[in-house]
Amino acid sequence: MSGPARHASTAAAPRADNRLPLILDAAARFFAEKGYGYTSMRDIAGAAGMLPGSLYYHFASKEELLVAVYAEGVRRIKAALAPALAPDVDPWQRLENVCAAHLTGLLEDSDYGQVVIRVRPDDAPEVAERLVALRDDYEQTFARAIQALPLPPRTDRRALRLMLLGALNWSQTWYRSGRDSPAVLARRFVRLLRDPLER
Amino acid sequence: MSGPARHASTAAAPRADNRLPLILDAAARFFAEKGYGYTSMRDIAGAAGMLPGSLYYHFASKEELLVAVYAEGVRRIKAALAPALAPDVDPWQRLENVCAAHLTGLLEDSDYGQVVIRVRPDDAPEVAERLVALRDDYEQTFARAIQALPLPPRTDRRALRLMLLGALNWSQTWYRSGRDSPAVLARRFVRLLRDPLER
DNA sequence: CATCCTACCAAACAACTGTTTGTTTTGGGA
DNA sequence: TCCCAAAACAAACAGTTGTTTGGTAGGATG
Repeated sequence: MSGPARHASTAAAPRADNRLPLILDAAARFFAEKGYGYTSMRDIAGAAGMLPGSLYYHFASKEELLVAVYAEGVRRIKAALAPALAPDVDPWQRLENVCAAHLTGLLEDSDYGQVVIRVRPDDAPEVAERLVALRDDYEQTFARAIQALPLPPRTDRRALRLMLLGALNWSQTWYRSGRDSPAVLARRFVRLLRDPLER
Repeated sequence: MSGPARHASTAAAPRADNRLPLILDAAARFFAEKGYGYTSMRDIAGAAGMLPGSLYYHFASKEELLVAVYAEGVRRIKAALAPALAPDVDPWQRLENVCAAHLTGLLEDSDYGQVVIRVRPDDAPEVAERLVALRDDYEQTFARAIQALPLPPRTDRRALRLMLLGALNWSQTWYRSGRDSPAVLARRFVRLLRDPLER
């Protein structure tokens, strides 16, 4: 899964000057900024300082490269979410932390997280199921975070999750760096849910 | 803006067997289902029963075709929103109506509305500003609908708009026809905002 | 009926796409 | 030092992309 694409059987040691991380970084940057379909293998290869054909030593196809970036993206957002899940003081503070962590990993931390949200699984039909699985994996983490919250008994937690995740993910559309920080936005959104709009 | 691409000066009458609406419908369908970049002019031409080159009699470029679909999409969602803005009984009912209308136009009514939400303006750099303008035009309609709501004095209406629009628009990702209707979803989301999560 | 212009067809263009194939360089273990 | 596999180069492949150009059927109009 993570080693060279073709020499899996011989189990040889990788070299130190391996440029694979460079490839992944470049791919993540382009996928996040231009989208999957609008990024060519030549774009990625050029940014990594190599020829387009050389990418195929590391990945069997463009779609496989996307899977690798996607997986790394999920790994990073999950990692960013972990500390927010620690048994905190206030459950509302915990929800706010979860949202803030999600937003940070989504908007500022790296390109990897943005890829997970921006790129649609259907864009790579051959590996779509794997991408969906990766995304679900993360969303279940998010779901458990909400499940653990002590909310009023009649609360529709599924609707809450969909609403919150939607509002957060859509922020990728209008968010501009330098203005309100992810933490501020998270607090603002949670406040809207917490404080009743009806008196 | 809406007539033939090249013969704008001569101002001639269009013919009855004009297949332009067929083109627009086909383009809207493909743009909504596959996305802008993943749709080829051949796809659209084929679905409209004509050759790819023939599209260029009606539109100067693929991007101009997108603008036309986009504009029609905005027109339709705005039209769907209009009745919901009428001075209704309850302001909360009005907000719910607005959300339901938005969701309906977005998820079920037609492909045109989906294009406005799905296709990113950056995907067509040459006409990106015009697309943004069209989208803003609609979102201001939505904003005014929220502005008119009698809410508690300290309510952050901007955050409310961003949160609600985000949650609604993101539903395009997880919505499956035949399950909960747009109206039900709208009610559920508005309830979450209306009823306090904290007792 | 003759004409004109709308609305299309037919065929090609250059540029770009993901990918393959054969060859070469080069670092690390023996 | 030798040597092999890792990792890259160099160059092409077939297919697709948006678009252009020249020609033409056929409704509408006088």
